[in-house]
Amino acid sequence: MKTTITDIAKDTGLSLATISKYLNHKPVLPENMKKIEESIARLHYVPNQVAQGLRSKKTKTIALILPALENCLWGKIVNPIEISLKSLGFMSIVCTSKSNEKYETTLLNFLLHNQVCGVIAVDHSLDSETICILADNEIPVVCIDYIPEYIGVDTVCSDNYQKGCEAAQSFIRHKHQDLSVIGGDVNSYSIQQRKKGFLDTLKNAGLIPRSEYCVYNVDSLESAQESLKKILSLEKPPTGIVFLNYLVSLGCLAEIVNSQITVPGRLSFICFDHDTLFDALIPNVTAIEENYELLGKKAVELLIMRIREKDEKPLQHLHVPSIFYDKSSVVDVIMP
Amino acid sequence: MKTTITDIAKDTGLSLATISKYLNHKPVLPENMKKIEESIARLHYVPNQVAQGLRSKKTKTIALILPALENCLWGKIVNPIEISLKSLGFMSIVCTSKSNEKYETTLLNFLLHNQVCGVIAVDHSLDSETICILADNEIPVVCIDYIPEYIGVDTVCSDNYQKGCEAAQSFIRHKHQDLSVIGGDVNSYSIQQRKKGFLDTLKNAGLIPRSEYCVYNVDSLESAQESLKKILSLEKPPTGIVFLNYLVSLGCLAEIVNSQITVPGRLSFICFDHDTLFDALIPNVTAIEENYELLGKKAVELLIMRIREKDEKPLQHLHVPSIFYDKSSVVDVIMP
DNA sequence: CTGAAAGCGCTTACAG
DNA sequence: CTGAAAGCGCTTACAG
Repeated sequence: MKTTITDIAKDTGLSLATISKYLNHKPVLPENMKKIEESIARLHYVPNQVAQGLRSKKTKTIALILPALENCLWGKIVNPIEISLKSLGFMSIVCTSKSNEKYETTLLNFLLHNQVCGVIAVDHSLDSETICILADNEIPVVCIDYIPEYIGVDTVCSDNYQKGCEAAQSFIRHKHQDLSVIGGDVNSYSIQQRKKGFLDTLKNAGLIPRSEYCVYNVDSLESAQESLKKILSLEKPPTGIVFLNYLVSLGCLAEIVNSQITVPGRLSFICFDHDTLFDALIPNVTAIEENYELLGKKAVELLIMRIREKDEKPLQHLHVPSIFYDKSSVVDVIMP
Repeated sequence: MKTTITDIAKDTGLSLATISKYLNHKPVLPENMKKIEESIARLHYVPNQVAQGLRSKKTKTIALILPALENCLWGKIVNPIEISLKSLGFMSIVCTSKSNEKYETTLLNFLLHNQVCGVIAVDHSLDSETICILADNEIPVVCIDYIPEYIGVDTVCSDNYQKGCEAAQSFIRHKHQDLSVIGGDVNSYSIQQRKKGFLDTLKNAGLIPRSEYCVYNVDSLESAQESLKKILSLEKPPTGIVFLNYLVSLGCLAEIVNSQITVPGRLSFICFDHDTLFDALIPNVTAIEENYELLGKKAVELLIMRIREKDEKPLQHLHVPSIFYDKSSVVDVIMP
């Protein structure tokens, strides 16, 4: 049989309440503390989190919700979040919300009912409606890299707008005038921001890209390749391209390698998101990578703060700088 | 306030026990059934799984353990498993075991204490010791694609040995004589089996590969590229290569594209594992892909069977055929 | 088939 | 600081 708090009470001669207090870091006489610790060690007692959860109506596990686990970069954020949570005595579980049809409802039911004391939702993984219901049930939610329509939650986002601007500036600095944009789902907040920063900056420099240079809602490697191929086969192709997200960056890098475009020279480009795979394909790609460690750490801090302090501290909307790897895939344009 | 079983009892005039019976699919008079259903719908009652778990000592959630979520292909198995479980009324959570140092202990404590009624462990995600402890606590475990030293668990594996043989046969059929193997961690059960099948078949054909053609324990894209480069720069390079796992396949494909080796002709190859990315890099790669749908489905069936029937049905060790995409990266060798 | 009562392992006021 | 008692929401024998 598993040892319970009752066993520890009997073993030490103390009451259940005292053991419980010890477990919850409330004041206990030093001598009793010692007794309890010895007993716990001897009997290998581990608190039953289910019972704790039932009674106290809160558990020590938080759910990390990702949209899906295939073809997405978000796996990279799991580890940093787990590490942060662990250091604070919390456990994490990973759930996916968008990989199955209608799964979000099942997920919601699971999240309610005290299975979980907080939620970190990444990149549109939860609808605004779901977040509302969680909030109504006093389960704090922190969103990473998106701002749900229901804005009553803390958020942590990368400085995507800013990095969009920097990408544009980089091209401008290298004298590019004909610039192109390829990106995924424009409903994605991060893609929106990157795009806006890029285009705003170009506009200010009087360099609005032609419409045939801009492709959005690219949702597969294959269509990324197609889009790039099409743009490069225009009569007057652009000299620089920004890829707004992971899947597009990857597909286009593959296309660049395949079509044996010599970089640098014929085409300059900047990738949003990054993976070791990029380096395997093309050395020294200029890329902008989100700071997963910091995103995760900040999200966890916010969440735990909400869980511990129920007081109404004003909502936080943090920005975390991404990392601009200014390598060598952007070079001076060769003037005709 | 959330509605509880007590609310339903009051609302219907029935006892707690009767409601509970209804919820657990035990016989209830049709008229009462109707009353209960109406009441549940009206009051939006959803059973509290924490309380159910505490009392019955079993929950309806199972844990899917992956070694990690970065640089691994196992994200692909999450979705099929979630779908299967959902159809049986179970919920799944994904946990990673190897991404953090010493995380496995924390994970074990979480899995015990009735948070979870069963575990699916993929590809060495749990040590034999951990599996033992779970078994001692009557939490059934099913392993996918590995056989732990503690063999008291059901397993579902791809037919890796068989596919290793088929890969070799494919080269032999195309008259290759100088064959090479590049693979990852040889402690991995699937890599071991693939390797063994491949080498056994070559041996039977009198085609034992030279030792300088065989590289194992390759653990990064970069070292995969290095290994391939080295092998191809030998005085007499092999005419065919098998890549034993995802990371190696990917790294080597990148290297092949980069070094502009013209396929087919100069080099034939077969990849174990597959991803749309492969096609983006090189069209029509001959690849062997595990059947994630079937692996997941079988694992879930076994697990639920163990959860429901406590009787000692003999241990099951199932094999699931992988899919051999016999495309065109293996061609007849050009005789000198 | 139904219901009253006990109990899962823990936490929480409430006295002392 | 400590302890007795009640209770979290549900399930489980046990009578009827």
